[in-house]
Amino acid sequence: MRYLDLADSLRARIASGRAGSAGGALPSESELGEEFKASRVTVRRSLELLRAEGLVLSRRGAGWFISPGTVRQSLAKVTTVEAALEAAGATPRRAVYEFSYEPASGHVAKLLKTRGEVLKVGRVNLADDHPFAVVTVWVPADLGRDLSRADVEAATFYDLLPFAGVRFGRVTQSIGADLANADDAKRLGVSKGSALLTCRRLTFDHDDRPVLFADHRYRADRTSFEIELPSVASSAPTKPGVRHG
Amino acid sequence: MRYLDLADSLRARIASGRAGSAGGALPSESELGEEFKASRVTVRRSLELLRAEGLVLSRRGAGWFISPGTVRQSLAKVTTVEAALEAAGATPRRAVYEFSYEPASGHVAKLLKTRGEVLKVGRVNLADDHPFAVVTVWVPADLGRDLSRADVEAATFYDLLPFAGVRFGRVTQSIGADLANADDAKRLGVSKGSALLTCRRLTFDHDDRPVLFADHRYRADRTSFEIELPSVASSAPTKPGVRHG
DNA sequence: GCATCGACTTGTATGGTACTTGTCTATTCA
DNA sequence: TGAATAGACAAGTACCATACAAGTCGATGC
Repeated sequence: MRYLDLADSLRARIASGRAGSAGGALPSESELGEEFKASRVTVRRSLELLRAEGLVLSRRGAGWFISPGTVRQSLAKVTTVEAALEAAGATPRRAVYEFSYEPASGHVAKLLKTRGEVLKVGRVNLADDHPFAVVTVWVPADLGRDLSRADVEAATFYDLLPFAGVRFGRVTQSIGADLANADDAKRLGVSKGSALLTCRRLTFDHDDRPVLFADHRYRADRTSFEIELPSVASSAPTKPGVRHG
Repeated sequence: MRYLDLADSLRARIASGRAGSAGGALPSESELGEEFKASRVTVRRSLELLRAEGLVLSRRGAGWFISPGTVRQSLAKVTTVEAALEAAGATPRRAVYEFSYEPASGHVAKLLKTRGEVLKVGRVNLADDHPFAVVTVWVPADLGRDLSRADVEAATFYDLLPFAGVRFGRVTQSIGADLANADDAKRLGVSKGSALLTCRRLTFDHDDRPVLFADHRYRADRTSFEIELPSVASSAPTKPGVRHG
């Protein structure tokens, strides 16, 4: 699909700031068409895609402009899997198989920095009734006090916790791979020993206190993480990105 | 049964993310027929099998697409492995086991947008003499013309290609998981069927032309991607969801 | 300052071409 | 008999080329 490729190029160009002239104006549709060797209709189609994403806007007779305020947020935007699913047009569903309060132990206690009780929720995420992830979530008990089993089945913790007064801050994720154990296999409808993509996510609140720890185990045949970088930093000082050993 | 084998091939291809171009589009039935030397009817039969499994869907007149049920979550920045290793203080080494020029085929041809020759390099990446990744890299032949086997063993393509006049632009990555096959196992020193973390990276130059495609397969027990995100986008103000069903 | 003009822009619509899926039928091969 | 092949047609999509209305913006002349 030509217009999708074109939208990618434009998105990258906008994100890296080399969009066009001052004032955030993009080249005209005709100019873009010449440059990318595409017709104006196709250029328009991709621009309208970007407009739907809130990245650009147009003024009739004037031109296209990169949307003010949200300049390069699109790349840094975090989407939950649920959101990604809805954006893709699928119907997400959650099936809770565990809902219990228990004392924090081991690495959960360490990550959430508490020795008190935590609410532990185990559930299977489905897209159009096909299971694609087993998710286990831990939250400090005082934050989960008002949550029912039906609540966590109907909504995500990102939707629920704000009602408990939580304002979300930074997030750290760790992505890895693992093999499906017997439980995973049964819940995901795959055979034991098949490949899983794992994601451990620790979410902090606005005051940088850990409030949510989630362990995701995705079917590798149905899941991938997409990353777009505006440009390669040529041997720039990098944050530690890969654990080794 | 020809169509069952074909379905297997397609399933593997979809799972490993090298399905097709933007938007998750697969090659057309005719193209697949040519590639696998099967008639269109046979190709269709296997595709319909995959559709029954919920893996793909078709739009009449448009083509076949991998189902949105296969989640793709977009993430923010991650760093390259080589850079992260050096930052961690390990001594990186590369052992080249394949170095050949060959005509671009299949998904490589599509991604690099060329039907001409490509330089294909297969190598094992080691940290302190312990193998941790099998990496396969493809570059258009004209860019790799001046590279020797010793070159690619001594340096990364990100260091080498600028000498060929390449200025790097955006990068797209796709992270997934897979099982180690016999070759992987031997090269990484793990047993066949153990978990691998995979990363497929397509690098563009400054003019947004694809110049480098790399396929990384990491030992899952030694590698994970660490990602830090500034903050979570608070739950979107429930847009009117366009549901196409 | 003010109106006007012209070259530009987006918004919208049309016809045409090449390609795709969906669905047939007839045929070959084991 | 069943599975694969070969070919043909309808219906639908993506894209291109073109055209025209409507809006913007700056230069020009008064």
